[in-house]
Amino acid sequence: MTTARRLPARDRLLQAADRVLFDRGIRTTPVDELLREAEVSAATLYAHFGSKDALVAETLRGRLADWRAVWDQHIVAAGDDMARLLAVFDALVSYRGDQRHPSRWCAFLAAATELPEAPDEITEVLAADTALLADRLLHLSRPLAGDRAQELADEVLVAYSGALAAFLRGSPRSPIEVGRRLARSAAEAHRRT
Amino acid sequence: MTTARRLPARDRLLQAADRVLFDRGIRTTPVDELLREAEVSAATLYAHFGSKDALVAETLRGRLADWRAVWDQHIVAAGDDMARLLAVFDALVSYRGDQRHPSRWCAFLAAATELPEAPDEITEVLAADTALLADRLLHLSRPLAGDRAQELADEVLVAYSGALAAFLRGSPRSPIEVGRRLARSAAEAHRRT
DNA sequence: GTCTATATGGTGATAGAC
DNA sequence: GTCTATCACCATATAGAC
Repeated sequence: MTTARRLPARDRLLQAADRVLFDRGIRTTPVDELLREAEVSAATLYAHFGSKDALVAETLRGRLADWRAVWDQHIVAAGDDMARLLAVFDALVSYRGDQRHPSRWCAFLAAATELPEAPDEITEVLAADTALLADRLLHLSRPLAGDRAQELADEVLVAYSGALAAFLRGSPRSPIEVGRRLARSAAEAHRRT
Repeated sequence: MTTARRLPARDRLLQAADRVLFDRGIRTTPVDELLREAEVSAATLYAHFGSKDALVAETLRGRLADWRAVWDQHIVAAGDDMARLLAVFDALVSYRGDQRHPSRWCAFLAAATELPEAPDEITEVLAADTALLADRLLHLSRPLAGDRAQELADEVLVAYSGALAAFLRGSPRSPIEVGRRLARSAAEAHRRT
């Protein structure tokens, strides 16, 4: 049996932030609560990160890396062009099922809304998430929609973003399935034309 | 020429809140800024509304009423069943074009994200907006999708929410048009089946 | 060198005194 | 309507513990 070793303060802070911030709210979670969760003192947080915003930014960068990896796996596992395009929705199911990254809806969009005047560092992570989505969806749309790949990619991005926003509404009940149906209809409409 | 009459303090506050809160951010806008914009003192705000949250709630109720009215007009003006279903997107274009209600994306969803622990009063306005959307979209889906009206209504709600969330991302460029295309493909897919 | 504890200044929301 | 007080939260500084 492996001895459970206590992580360094920096890692405990990142884990606590990831566990709490996007589930309970970035701004509604006081720094003191993160400190208590991580069992770390205020001085340590500010020594390592410099600000709450910087801790948020670092946590978001970690989430983006994990999200990219999960999506990768689902694209590789998909059997045909349509499945590869729709893999983004299966990846979302997997990602949201991961206990390490709880989230009320979307960490990146939440940061953009809750921290509109935040340092560029934070804006840049949402921009990177959006660029990842836009680039990959365009690439995956090509075999299905040819010249109209950009239109299809835009449609899937909106369906994906809509599924996330629907979690915030609490309606419809299974937003990811609904998003997938929207994306499939859009893809089929392009294929037919 | 009509004499420009100064509105009562309560109305000046509501207008200032509507102009500023959802554009610059609900929490990032300090009460002091609203007071300056409205040319009102703090005591007046707390006498009329009791709290910043209550002012936010009242502003949201006003927005919901206006949104409902705009959507009404676009449904009435539509020529056939498909146009009536898609009227929600034209209404969104109109509503967002109205100078009185500037918004980075969606006032109701923004309130839910920025104020997750807010009094029920605020949660209830988002619930009312969602119920309005769900009920009307279900009704408007019936002639196009029959027994499958619920599925189509869910799809249009996600497409609509996705268009709003896309404003936050800054991508795609014309989210409302993309949302409308998604909704149309979904409706046609149901009609064909 | 990494971390803790404690004291302190700044700002925003709110309430009450004048 | 102004001014002041209170409270919560972000941030920094200092001094000391492992």
